[in-house]
Amino acid sequence: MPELPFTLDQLRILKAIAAQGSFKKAADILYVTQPAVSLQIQNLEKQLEITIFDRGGRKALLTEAGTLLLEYCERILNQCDEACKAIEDLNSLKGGTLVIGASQTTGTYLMPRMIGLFRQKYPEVSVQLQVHSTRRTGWSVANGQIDLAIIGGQLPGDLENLLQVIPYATDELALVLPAKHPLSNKKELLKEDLYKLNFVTLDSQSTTRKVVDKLLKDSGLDIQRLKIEMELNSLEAIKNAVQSGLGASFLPVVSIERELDAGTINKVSIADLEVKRELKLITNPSRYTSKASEVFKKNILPQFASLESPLRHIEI
Amino acid sequence: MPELPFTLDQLRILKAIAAQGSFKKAADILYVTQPAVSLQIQNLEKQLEITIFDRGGRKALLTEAGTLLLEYCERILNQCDEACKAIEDLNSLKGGTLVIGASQTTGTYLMPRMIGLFRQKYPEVSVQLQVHSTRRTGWSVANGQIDLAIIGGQLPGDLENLLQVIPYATDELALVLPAKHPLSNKKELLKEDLYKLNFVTLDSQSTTRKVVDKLLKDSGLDIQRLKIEMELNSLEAIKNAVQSGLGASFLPVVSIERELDAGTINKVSIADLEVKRELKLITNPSRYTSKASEVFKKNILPQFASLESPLRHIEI
DNA sequence: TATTTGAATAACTAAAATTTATGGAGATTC
DNA sequence: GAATCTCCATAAATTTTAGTTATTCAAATA
Repeated sequence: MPELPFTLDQLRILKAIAAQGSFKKAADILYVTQPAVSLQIQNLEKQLEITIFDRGGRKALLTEAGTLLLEYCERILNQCDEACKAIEDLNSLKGGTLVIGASQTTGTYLMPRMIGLFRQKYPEVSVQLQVHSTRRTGWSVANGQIDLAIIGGQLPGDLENLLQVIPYATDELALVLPAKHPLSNKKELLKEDLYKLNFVTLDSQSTTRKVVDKLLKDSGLDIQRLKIEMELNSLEAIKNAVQSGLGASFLPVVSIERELDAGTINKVSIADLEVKRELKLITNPSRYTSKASEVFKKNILPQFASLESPLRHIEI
Repeated sequence: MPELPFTLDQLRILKAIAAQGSFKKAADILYVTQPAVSLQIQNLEKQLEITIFDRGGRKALLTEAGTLLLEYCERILNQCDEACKAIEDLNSLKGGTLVIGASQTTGTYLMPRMIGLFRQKYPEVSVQLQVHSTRRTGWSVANGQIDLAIIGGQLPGDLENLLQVIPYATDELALVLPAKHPLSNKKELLKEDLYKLNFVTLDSQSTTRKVVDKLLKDSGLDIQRLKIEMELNSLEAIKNAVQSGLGASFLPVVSIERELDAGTINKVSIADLEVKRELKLITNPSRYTSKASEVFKKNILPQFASLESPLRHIEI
């Protein structure tokens, strides 16, 4: 090893002697014996080819070279202390960045609340939320750009194996109708009733739309026969459209809590049909997990998870 | 020992890995084996309770904590390098201060030339010249305020034992007369001729004056009978007085070289009387000797020493 | 002069880093 | 897609380094 001419311990000893004015006192405050101190200083002097202390008199006095070295010594040790503090802060979540990925729905309605809770507990950790498609989010988690993400759609097969996918919550996609719609006060609709409705939907590329289409098809409905009034690319826009009486839609319940409370939208169930999807937590097990990420997973997510979620019971 | 959470070697390894992107390459550069690098990083990670490198992919990538640590790491190592350079400079006489003591005469006529030569060789060492009485110079050497000094007088007894005193050169105190003085073209004066002269002398406290008085008295002269025209406290003033024809004086030859060449002053020898004193080099053997001081003693002083000086022959 | 105090030294012990040798996991090559 | 290559981790043994106890030495104090 192409050696450095000194060690941090030697610098610490140097500093202590300079402060105490004595090898013995320095040894005492460093909790070592006096010879240990003597030897280390001798090594230091040998390696730097200088004399550091004048051991003549009552006190150990710094020579010119010693004074020079002490200046650097103090700077170096201060930097070390700072480094330690910074690392401690990072460990105790007083710093760092947590990057969270989410799809449109969770990113808009779920994440803000979660992140709010997290930031309340750990205000010094900055959190970044990236809302992307399921596919892109998956890739970002895979290559470490995102620490953890919640997705509602299906991952491409290769990613599915690479990443850790944990069922997190069930998101109901409820059929919602304008408050004044003739069918909106019925207790339960029949599947066939859907053909009578005009739909306002997300555009056909969106994950949520795909999920809904698939579920309806799987339940035996002919989705070609469903009348689509218009396709919009924003849940908020759809909500407004529904509230304005333009049509019906399948929307995540998390996105319409306020409207249901206000009664401006009605949610109607359908016989023999549950439009639900699994929200899944994805992480990259082969990558470094930051403390912030761990804490978010362990402490924040479970509070918002549905009862069946493994996160409720399992230590992750 | 209340330990530091890392060593400089660990930081060096961290830096190398970050630069090379690989444990193995870092090991090669540092001339150690790969396991040594791995283990040190593992220790570092354990002690700081962080993960520093992401060993997943092709390259070893820094984690967030690793990036943070690296910043401090570079700063710390830079400071270390600087410290080394500063010490090297000091060792190779590219810095530091040399404090030289001298009495009036040597300080005025000898030292400037010596220091000039020294500064020519080692321009980065700053030199400080302190002109004081022999006694005060002795004390300053004793307590380390002066690295080395040349004195012409006698040290107090206690200091004489404490310090190292090396005969350095012989300083002739020549009798000088105004160029136009009636006796000035005589080859040699008799002691009795001195009673006919008017003297311009240094004040009676000065070392040189004391030395001259003692030597004259020792040679059998009655110094009370010598006529003293005036006492001045500066050799230059005396020289001017002599040149102006105000009287004679005993002056160190080193101080009148130019005037002798110019013929404005005549130097006259006296039968059976040599007014000479030993110039002595004094140092403090129980104190740290700076490189600059060593070099001055070994390389500069001998060039100005008289032939009999031990400095010519003896390794100090 | 005797005593005390602080630092140096020596011999021994404990701890730490380094090496050699080996195993495993992910890329690379044919 | 099996074989190979690279790179990192691990284990055991070795060397190096740091630390301790016991003692000596020198200077300062009383």
